[in-house]
Amino acid sequence: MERQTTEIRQEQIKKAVLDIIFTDGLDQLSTRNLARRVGITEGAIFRHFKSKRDIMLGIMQDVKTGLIGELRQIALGADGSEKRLSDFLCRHVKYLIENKGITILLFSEAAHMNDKELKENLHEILSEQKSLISKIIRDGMTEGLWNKKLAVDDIATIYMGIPITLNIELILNEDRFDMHGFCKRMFFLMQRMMSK
Amino acid sequence: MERQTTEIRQEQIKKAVLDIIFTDGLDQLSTRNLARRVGITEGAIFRHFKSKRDIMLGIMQDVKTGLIGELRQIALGADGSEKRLSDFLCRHVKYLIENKGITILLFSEAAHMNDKELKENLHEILSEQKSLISKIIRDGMTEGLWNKKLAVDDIATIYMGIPITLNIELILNEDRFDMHGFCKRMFFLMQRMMSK
DNA sequence: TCTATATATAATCACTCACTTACATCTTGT
DNA sequence: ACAAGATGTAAGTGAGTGATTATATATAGA
Repeated sequence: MERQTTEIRQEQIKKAVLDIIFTDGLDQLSTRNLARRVGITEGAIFRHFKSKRDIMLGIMQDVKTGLIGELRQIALGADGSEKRLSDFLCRHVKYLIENKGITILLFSEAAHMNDKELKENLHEILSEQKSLISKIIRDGMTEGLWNKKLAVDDIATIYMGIPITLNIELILNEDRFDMHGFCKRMFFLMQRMMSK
Repeated sequence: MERQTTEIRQEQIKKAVLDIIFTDGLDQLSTRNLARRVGITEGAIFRHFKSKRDIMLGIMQDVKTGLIGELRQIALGADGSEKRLSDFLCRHVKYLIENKGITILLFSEAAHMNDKELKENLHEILSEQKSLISKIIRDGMTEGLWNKKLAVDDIATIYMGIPITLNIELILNEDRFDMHGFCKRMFFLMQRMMSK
């Protein structure tokens, strides 16, 4: 195997984690299979990450700087709240489709939940999402777009179900799932829900 | 240990599975821990179930005859669709709170997904839920309660996110989560979403 | 060119897993 | 009372796990 820098290998390994999870399932995610997928041996994995756990933490970090970073930019941006909500949702959906293994990875950690740090990371990711979407909703209410009397937190809760349900549909229905215009359709319903 | 019938042990074992998942996490769900929780030895587990997989199938069967059976009764009942939707949602939420490990168990199987039968069971459970809720929505539209022009499937998708989000909040926020009147509040928003 | 360092390999570690076996003991029907 | 079947235990099995090691080799700087 040709030699690569640690940076490149780390990226390859993290990508392989998501690949394996989505195509073969979570229980195929051993360091052995991971090494085979990347095309190196098992020992080499531990040259680039000090443990399997560290790989997971690295991926979560990517979500924080990648997805959450972009969502934050949208949520805190200068556009009107209607456009921000739409952009937010569509960006969110796009990310999940492009990184199909992510949701499974995150929730499997929640499910196993013996690891404080991993659990906290997940909690941080989700509550950040929820607080960003709450901000957009509140802004929209202030702008007079949406009904001020509604419980922002409840609406945010409903929002949170959308990307999760999308991922479940992706896993279970494979290709049958109609994702064309999915975010627009969901946006439309969210808007009705909040209308005056 | 006092001797018990296979029927009683099977119930104890299935209950212990959900207990362990919710309190200790999925990776503590070994046959060793299962036996310890029930108060018998590991070998005894295999006297009452022929495999660990069979225990999971048994639990899924319970969901089908228990939860799904009740939801079906509500959905196909004689009440108006408004009441049926409310009852459906509240019954759904109540079941998840009383069987906190269920969702994790189901989705962990989806995530591992190497087992055709388990995966199909999950698919059946979820699509049955979705088709029942779709029926209620369609009925409500026919009754003139809700807007006929909306996409029933999209609304059902949003609905499906609610119980899942509830479970995630339960796991991550432990007791902080305000589940008082949760189903009523969600019902209220669903209704707004579908209003004319 | 030579040497120090980074990267890759293969064998192996201690451990846990689901499951099995051999055998003991309780319960029940006659 | 006693045989038969149901339920229990203790001690294993092989396979797979994450992680470590000694060793080999490629690369880059002097």
